Amino acid sequence: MSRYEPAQIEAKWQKAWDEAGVFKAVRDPARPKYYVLEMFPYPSGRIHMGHVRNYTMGDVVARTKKAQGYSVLHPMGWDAFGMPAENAAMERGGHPRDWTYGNIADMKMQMKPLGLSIDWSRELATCDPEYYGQQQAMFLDMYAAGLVYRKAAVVNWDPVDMTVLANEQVIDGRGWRSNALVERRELTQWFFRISDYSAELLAALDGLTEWPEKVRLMQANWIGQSRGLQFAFQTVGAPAGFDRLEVYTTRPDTLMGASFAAISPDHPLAKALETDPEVAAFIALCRKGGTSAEEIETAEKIGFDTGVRVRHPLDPAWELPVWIANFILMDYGTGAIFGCPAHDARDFEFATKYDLPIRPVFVAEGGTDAALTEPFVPMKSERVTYVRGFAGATVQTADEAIAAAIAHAEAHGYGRGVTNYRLRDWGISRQRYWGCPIPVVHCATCGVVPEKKENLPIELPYDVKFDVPGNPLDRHPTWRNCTCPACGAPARRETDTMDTFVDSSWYFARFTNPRASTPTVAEDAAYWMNVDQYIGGIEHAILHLLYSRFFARAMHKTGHLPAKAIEPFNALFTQGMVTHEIYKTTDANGRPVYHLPEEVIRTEAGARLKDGTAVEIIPSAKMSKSKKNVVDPMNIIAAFGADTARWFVMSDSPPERDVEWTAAGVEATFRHLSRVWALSARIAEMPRDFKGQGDDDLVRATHRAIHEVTQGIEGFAFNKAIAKLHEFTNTIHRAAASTPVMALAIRMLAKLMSPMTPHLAEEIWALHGGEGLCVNAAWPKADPAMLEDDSVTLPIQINGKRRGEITVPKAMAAAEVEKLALANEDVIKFLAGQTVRKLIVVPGRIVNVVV
RNA sequence: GCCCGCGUGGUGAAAUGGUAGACACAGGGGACUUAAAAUCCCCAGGCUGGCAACAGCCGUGCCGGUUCGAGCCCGGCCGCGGGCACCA
Repeated sequence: MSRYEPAQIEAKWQKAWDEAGVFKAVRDPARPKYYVLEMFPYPSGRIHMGHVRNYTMGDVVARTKKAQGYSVLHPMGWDAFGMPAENAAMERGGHPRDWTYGNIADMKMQMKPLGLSIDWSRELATCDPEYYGQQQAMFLDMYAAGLVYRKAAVVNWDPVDMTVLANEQVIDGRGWRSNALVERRELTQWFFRISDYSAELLAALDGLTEWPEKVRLMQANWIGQSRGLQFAFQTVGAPAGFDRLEVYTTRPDTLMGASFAAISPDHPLAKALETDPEVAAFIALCRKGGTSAEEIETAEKIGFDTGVRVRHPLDPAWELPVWIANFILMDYGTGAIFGCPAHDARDFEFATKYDLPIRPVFVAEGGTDAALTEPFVPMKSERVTYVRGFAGATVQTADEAIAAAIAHAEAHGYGRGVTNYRLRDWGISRQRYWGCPIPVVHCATCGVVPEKKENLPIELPYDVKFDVPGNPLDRHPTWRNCTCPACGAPARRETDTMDTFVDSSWYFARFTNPRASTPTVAEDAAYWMNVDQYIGGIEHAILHLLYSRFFARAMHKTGHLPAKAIEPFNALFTQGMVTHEIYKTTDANGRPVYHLPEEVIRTEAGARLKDGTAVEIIPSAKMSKSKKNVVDPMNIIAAFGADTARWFVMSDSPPERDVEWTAAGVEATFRHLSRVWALSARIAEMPRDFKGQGDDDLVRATHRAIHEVTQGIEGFAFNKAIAKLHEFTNTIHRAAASTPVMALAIRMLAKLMSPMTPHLAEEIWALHGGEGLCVNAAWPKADPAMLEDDSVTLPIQINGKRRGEITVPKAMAAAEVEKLALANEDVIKFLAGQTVRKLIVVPGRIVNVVV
């Protein structure tokens, strides 16, 4: 008997699939289509176990759907723009384009041996001018449709390198290279009007029934719809033009507990007061640090009393101070609030720090109006007693009180109910080279002018250098020079490039016809859209998936997608991450340095580098390029074959959960596949006319396996499908049935395994006389009659504890079951004569005796 | 700080509110072998008692609740992870 040698059989069958063109996606109106897509990778140059897990999941779905008769689209591409290419150019020299395309070639070479059922003829990279030129065309259409505009927005500014930093490049408030303290600085930037779609993007979440509930919840919270009151304070002592201060509050019921008003450092009133050097100094202090919400919200809360006062809307004699506070965001509401310290943790902290009054508005139902030592913030659905209410009942919930307060304000004309959203417009400007150029020009006479479509693509120049920080497009000697599309005068090209999230917001649509000379082609988009199953990491739950939902709407509005595709992903599955230890040392300046697993030598005493340096181990963290805790699957494929790697990543852990990569178990997978191989060979050698025993049992087991494995795959429970395949393998192994029954069982085992281990499946399929290629064979259907058992074993509980069991015909009436249960020896023993108070019989499930 | 998850044997895990630990890994015992590897067979949550078959009790991060019955539902904690708009 020959050995299981994956290196031979895998290459053989991959060639056979290629020659038969089995994975080519064909628009076939006669068949239902199925579009399965995994989130495309960033071309880092090396695939890791996370990729293998992600693509194998998609491949299992694609191969199963193909066998079930669908016309399948399963493409692959590269999310190829982004910072790492520029960083590589800065660190090692070379060019981002060469680095990126080199990485793509390397990664493709590593992916091919996995035997994925991908239509490689549709491959694309977002850095191909063929791709980003179409993206520029859509930008122009969106500009014409009023979905694009410019405004000032803050960026992280490194004052030493004189460059904009990504949040990732700001470490503890300092630039990662210069170590300079980062500041927030305003620049004019390009934006997409995603906030116009806030209400629609929120409402449409309800229709995404095949998305994980947690993702829908995260998106809903991100969009952040709130109902509140907007009103204006009359100001006292404010500069000219600021006699009113508009504020927005979600808690108008706490108006009588107001003790101050606060404005953002970016508020127009704050800017107007900046003539005062003290105010200017305070605002400068607020601008220190990065732009990330995490940094802003965890920063110490500081404030400055402007001296301006406002009149309380319900009592003009009551004046409140106006403070500038660093935690008020200009982007949300009106950039101004009133603070009610008694019922808000942040306001409480602020009031305590600056000695502002803290007056309760409501107390616990039946409680007393006493001084607070901590903020009182019950659920809004809880009934409380309003001691300083002004609208609605004395005892009511906050929800009721808020509605009453809005009604009161509208009736008395001092404010109005407003629905607000937290979602901000999407800033797409990046002051970087390696991205899609924004196709507009700046003309001295015409201003900002969109490029003409016939001039697209606006290609990135190749002759750039990364020897100094900043955007090479900005200092390129000639690239910026162009003529104004409107007046023909000399003009300047926009040097900002697009956020890479734009690239990934429509690649799924481009895959429906990746070579077209328009962004999409109507017939292809109509046939292939939507993506039936999208698979990717939970880390994309908010930004990528929300931007894509917006972009699909924008594409529909500009005529690039049909109406049915405005929600582009019918079903979403978020796989868990592959985690791994991180290996860290520290450089001479005390900065962390990370090391690849293969650079680290692990012993029982600890971990060291080859030169003996001790390595700190940080357990179980997300695999990331920057932390270098990635595992190279190529070694596993070389040693054990792709089928082993594929089977291993699908077994054991449920696909939605994180899995900690460990080398242990891969060998066990290989041994299991070898056993299947040997079992297949043994059956092939059985005499054709061998009459065995238990034919009927094995046939039934085969049908049960078909049923259970299919359920496992269709329910995204690949680990359970594999457990059932283990059981079925053991059953065949132990069986001594007649040759044709054994051969059928092993052939069905091969077909059921084929989504996970397609090469081994082909080999077994061919050996046992399967017709054609296994990959083209129809998915088997279980005969329901073969799945029925005529008897069932019921556990008997006494007071919820299992005390015995009975086996009864499946259809037995509950009354009969009761009698049998009470006559059971164990039951009689445990009851010991006690009276039965209640008897619960759940047919086919359980009997519970209550005494 | 805010939003969202997750937590079950030595390990990965399974379990429409109904027999907790299927299926595997690591481990132990045995067969085969001069020996080892490979292969095959068997055992296996913890504690207590028993030579044993077995019996009893405990057990799903912690505390409380709902229920005839809770790993699963509800409330409150603890720990770990993801996201927080310029990482992709």
